[in-house]
Amino acid sequence: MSVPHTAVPAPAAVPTVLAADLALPVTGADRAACPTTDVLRRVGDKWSVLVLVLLGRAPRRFSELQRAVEDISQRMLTRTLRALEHDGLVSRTVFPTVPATVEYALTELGQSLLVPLSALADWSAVHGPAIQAARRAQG
Amino acid sequence: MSVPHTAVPAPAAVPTVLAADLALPVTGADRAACPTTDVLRRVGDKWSVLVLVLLGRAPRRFSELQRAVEDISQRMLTRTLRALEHDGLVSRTVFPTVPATVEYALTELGQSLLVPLSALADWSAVHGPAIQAARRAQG
DNA sequence: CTGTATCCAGTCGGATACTG
DNA sequence: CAGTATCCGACTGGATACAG
Repeated sequence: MSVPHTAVPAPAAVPTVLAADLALPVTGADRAACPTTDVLRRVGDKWSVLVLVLLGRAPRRFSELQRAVEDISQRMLTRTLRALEHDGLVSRTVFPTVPATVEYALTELGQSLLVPLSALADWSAVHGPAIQAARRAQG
Repeated sequence: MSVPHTAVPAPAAVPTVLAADLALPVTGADRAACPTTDVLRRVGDKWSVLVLVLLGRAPRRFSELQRAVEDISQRMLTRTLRALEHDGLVSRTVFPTVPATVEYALTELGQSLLVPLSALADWSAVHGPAIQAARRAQG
């Protein structure tokens, strides 16, 4: 699916912005229910992506996650997991041992989310330095 | 941007394992400087993506943006634009008319960010209903 | 037209202590 | 082990008024 992009003297009115395809409801009423904004705000918090990535590698127990992340508080790990579970991105399985053990894993939905997140991570790895530079260039 | 845009590579049968490639620094010290988390938190606020998308369609003046978004406060539009400008995603051009006119536009960096954001928007459009369903299934 | 300054409610996230 | 309960500072985002 490669666009030939031969010598079209593009009027440049529309720059080569593939992103123009990005259909986001901009009008007030719809915007509240915009799934993109919704997902971004869920994933834009401090720990969600980190947890998703860890669970993407392998299912883990609560304490394993806490050790892996190192500086997350118990409270925030619980809250983050509950939120992800609530949105169907993470599954929670309790084994009735004593004391209880709980295993968290990505659902298929959660797995699939890692794909576009991975694209964003790639972009960040490439352009992160440019952002840093822009910040230093100002204040 | 003179880059011949080769569109988003058609995701040919993405395996559910691809996400394991996502290399995010999980260990405590690095994580503070993780560019992915950094970008996500920037973009995970209430208005940034909306503004980026609008500017991706065409450069706009302050008042145009405010009319386009409709329910953003003057304060938040200013803050959002300043933040995006600070990170080199948006450019700000002041025309010394009376009264002043200011035009905002995406930088190349901002343009390029719309690509992975578009991927995330696509995912959200497809799987948004599944998230909604998961929420209703619980409370 | 393009902002800035204040105030204010709500949320985020950390610290600490306690429980089945 | 896997949480819950409480408190608290910091930040987010809206409303309103004012200014160059």
